[in-house]
Amino acid sequence: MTLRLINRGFYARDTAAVARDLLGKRLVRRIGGTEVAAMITEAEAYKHREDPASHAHNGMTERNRAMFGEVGRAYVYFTYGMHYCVNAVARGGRSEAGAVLIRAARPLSGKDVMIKNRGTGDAGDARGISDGPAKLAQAMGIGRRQYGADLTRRADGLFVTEGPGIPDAVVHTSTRVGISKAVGKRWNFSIRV
DNA sequence: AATCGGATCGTCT
DNA sequence: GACGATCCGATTG
Repeated sequence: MTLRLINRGFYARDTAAVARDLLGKRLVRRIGGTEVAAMITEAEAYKHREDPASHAHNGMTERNRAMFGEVGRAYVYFTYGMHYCVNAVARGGRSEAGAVLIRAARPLSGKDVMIKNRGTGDAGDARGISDGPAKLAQAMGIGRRQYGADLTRRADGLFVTEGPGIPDAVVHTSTRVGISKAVGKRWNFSIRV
């Protein structure tokens, strides 16, 4: 079964809506011959001026410029001196910047590669290898070189494909994780795996 | 089970 | 010069 790529129009909508709809989709990473895939289970939205918690809140800088660029591309950032995290650039209406942080995903294929990429001794539990934004990025071999990767094409080795539809009844809406500003906005979406 | 501190450095003030 | 859109191992209860 060939899984269709998600087209760019999908990302040209309200960032929170995109975060919600990214649940169930497949994040795929092709490294050489092997393909690593995981189903997105948690994602959260970050917007622009109206969102003090967003990297884009204070305007465009060298780091966050992807958030202002073409939707459907990857915004990868480095933080805490040791971690990378992946976002899908998304915004709708007249918004100038926005991205969806992919916080967790359920491993589907290439689990052995993911475990190897992680390096830590969590070989036993297939779930724990990608249940956090930095763990996911590390497991899927995502770093600086994926900054700006086009998620709507296979060419850059990092893309998003169709997945099972997730009914509203199963989606849990919550507050965002790890932030200290705009704490009240409920832009975190997840499904229990 | 819950909490705490250390790791570690790019980015912005 | 301070502080993270985090993770992990150790410690405590």
